[in-house]
Amino acid sequence: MSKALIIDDEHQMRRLLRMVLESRGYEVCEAAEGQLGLQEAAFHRPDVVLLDLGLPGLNGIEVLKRLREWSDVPVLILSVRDQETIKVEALENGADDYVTKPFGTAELLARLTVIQRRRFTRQSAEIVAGALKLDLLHHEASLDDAPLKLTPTEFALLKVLAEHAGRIVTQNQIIKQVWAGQTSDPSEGLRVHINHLRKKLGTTGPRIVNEPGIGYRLEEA
Amino acid sequence: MSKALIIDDEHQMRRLLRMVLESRGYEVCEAAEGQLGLQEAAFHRPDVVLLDLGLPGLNGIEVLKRLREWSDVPVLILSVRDQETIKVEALENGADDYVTKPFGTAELLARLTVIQRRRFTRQSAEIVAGALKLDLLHHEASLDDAPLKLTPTEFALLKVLAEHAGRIVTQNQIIKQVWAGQTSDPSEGLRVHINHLRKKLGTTGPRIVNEPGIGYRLEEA
DNA sequence: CGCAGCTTTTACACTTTCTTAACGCCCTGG
DNA sequence: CCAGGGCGTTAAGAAAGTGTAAAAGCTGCG
Repeated sequence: MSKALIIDDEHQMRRLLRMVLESRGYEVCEAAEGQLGLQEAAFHRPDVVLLDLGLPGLNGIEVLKRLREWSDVPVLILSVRDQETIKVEALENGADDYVTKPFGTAELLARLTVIQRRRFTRQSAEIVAGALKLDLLHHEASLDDAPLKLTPTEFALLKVLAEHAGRIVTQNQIIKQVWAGQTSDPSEGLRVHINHLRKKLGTTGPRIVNEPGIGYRLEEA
Repeated sequence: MSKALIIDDEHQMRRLLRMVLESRGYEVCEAAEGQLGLQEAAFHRPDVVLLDLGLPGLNGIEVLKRLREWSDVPVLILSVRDQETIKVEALENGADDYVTKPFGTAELLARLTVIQRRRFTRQSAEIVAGALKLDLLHHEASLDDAPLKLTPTEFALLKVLAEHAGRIVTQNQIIKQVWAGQTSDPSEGLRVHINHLRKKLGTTGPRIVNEPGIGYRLEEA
């Protein structure tokens, strides 16, 4: 049985979500405020978190950031309409998906299933992008079945790129995920690591393409 | 069935508008003066408001401002020609579009349809306007599912236009949103970026139409 | 302590993007 | 007709972003 944690300040909304989730066999716990939500998450270790962005006190984004410092539990964002900027910020900070209030229960459940499945397959500990393979469990990489020696930073960087292979990954996203929870400002150094990676990937394998002013994209060879 | 509220002091005009709207299945209520209009809006909760700028008593702009304090109902401005300044002021105070008297019923109805259409961006953080798609998370744009290479400024500019697709965006609004937090004054350069965008959008896709003295409008193809 | 591997900093050439300026067009009003 | 404002278009210099190499810090280990 899966456990779900609801973090929302509206009592009505919590009640609705609890009903929907319990009818699907979830074990549900709630928190009406951000700080409490983090405590609940630490204590109950939920399998999925439903987080409202419009929280009083600790901001929703802030809750998400702190949660991501020690947990990679799937997070589904609940937000009101027309907050594109905040939504993007949430997704960039590690949220898995979001639904816009008001939403249908069918849609909510569908998205829950998707993000839980995605998280599960992501834990299958292997990312494949063309000839490139990343073994997350053993921190090993290979190209055309030939082992590829990568430093920890390079591995994390390539992982981010490979997860979104074929799509642009913003410099912000890269920095947030590779240098998560660090104070230093490696914005300059990112270029260097990209350079190292490109050398190790050689000319035959996938290419790391730059999108000026935006970020990078891993193109499968 | 949608409800429409007409705020205009001319009896003739109200009668004409009522006829047009009712023939399209709208439920119509009227007000001949600003203060009354606000009361009607609060009471009937219309789905769209048609507001004349040349009101006696409470100024049209003033009515709009007070309405926007508690409602985000779409507002269509009715104005006479050659009042560019006032039109801009109205748009920047939250009006959704305007028609110039005298107007054709076809044009009026078309504008109404556009401003009433709500956007449901549930999928991921993306804006869709006809064949045009903007993925805010990945900073990727596509036209008819073909990728569209845009520079950062072009992307931001197109984003503003696409968010209000079909409606007018004033030059001030564009500059404020695209060059937010910058000191330079790119008022001259805006034309250049519009030009670049038009070239990249080609002849088949959406068109960027200029409203002389006011701003720009993205017309879905 | 000194070494080795990794990360970050620094520097500079190079590329892409942005801004500025200039010019011609169209439209409107005198 | 001309004058003037707003707009589209183009080109060139300014600014910002990127690739690359090398050196300087950092950390753990023998």
